Amino acid sequence: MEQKERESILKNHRLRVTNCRLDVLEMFSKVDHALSQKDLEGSLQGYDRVTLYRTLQSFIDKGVLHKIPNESGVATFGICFDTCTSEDHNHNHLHFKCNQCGNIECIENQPIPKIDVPNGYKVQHWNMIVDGLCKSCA
Amino acid sequence: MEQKERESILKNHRLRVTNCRLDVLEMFSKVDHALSQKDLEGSLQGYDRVTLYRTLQSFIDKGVLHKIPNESGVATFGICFDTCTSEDHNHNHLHFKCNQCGNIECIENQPIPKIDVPNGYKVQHWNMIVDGLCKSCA
DNA sequence: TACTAAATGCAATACTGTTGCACTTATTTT
DNA sequence: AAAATAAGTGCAACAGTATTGCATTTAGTA
Repeated sequence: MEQKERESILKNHRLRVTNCRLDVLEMFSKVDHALSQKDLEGSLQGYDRVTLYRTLQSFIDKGVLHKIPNESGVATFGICFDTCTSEDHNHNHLHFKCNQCGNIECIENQPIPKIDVPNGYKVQHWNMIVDGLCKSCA
Repeated sequence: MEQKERESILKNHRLRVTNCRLDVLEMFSKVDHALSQKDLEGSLQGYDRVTLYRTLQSFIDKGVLHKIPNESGVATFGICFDTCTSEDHNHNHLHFKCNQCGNIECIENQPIPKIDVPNGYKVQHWNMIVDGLCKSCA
């Protein structure tokens, strides 16, 4: 991802262009899987952990990143679709966790699974968590 | 759920029958939705929080409860299917979170959704997180 | 009833997440 | 281009949840 592209992502989401935000965005685009704050602290030394924390918050608020539900208790983040804004997140997609390498990927452009819920329930959003072996590990 | 039934659940999962475990089991069977440790601490005064913590751990280990993936960072637990053991958890089911009352329910016996993953990926388990309005709130 | 392994309570610690405030920087306005 | 302003950053401190060690008590068993 080009510097220019990262800058316009920030601008499109009404976020000031700062080094920290650019670097965090770069990390996400480089690795193509979900990251925790700790992951970022490891790769992006030089930023205070509170700064990274608030950077992630602002990305969540403005629809640049989304939190991925998990059982571990530590927050993991993935890049949003282009369609996400602060008003309307569109996170109906599939999260794949590889049991070998541990990476979590957001998989887009798959057919939407049919959701069956009992009578009387109203579905607003859904999120599919799948685990198994990723392409590299299978 | 009868006392006898709770006792046999514990025995079937190779867990000693203790007051704390019986009471925790009772809580889960009464409320029919997911609970956090804090919920239990509120309703079951008299047990140390570490005891409740370890009770939940043992239930996870032996397949009585399962953790429900979420974005909040606090662990929430739901009762497992009868088929779960410490060797083989069978958690392929649907978790429904009501955006009104906040309750999380584990919904069983729904048709299995068709999972589409890109070529080369191997699915082992899946977990569906759906939010919206539950039957009571809709 | 006595024995043994497991469960419990208490104290202490680790870790993740969060807030306040002074200072710096990006953007806007003149 | 400089000044004004609103937002971002770093540091220190705090909050909440998760986790471990150890002495004591209790459940299951011989």
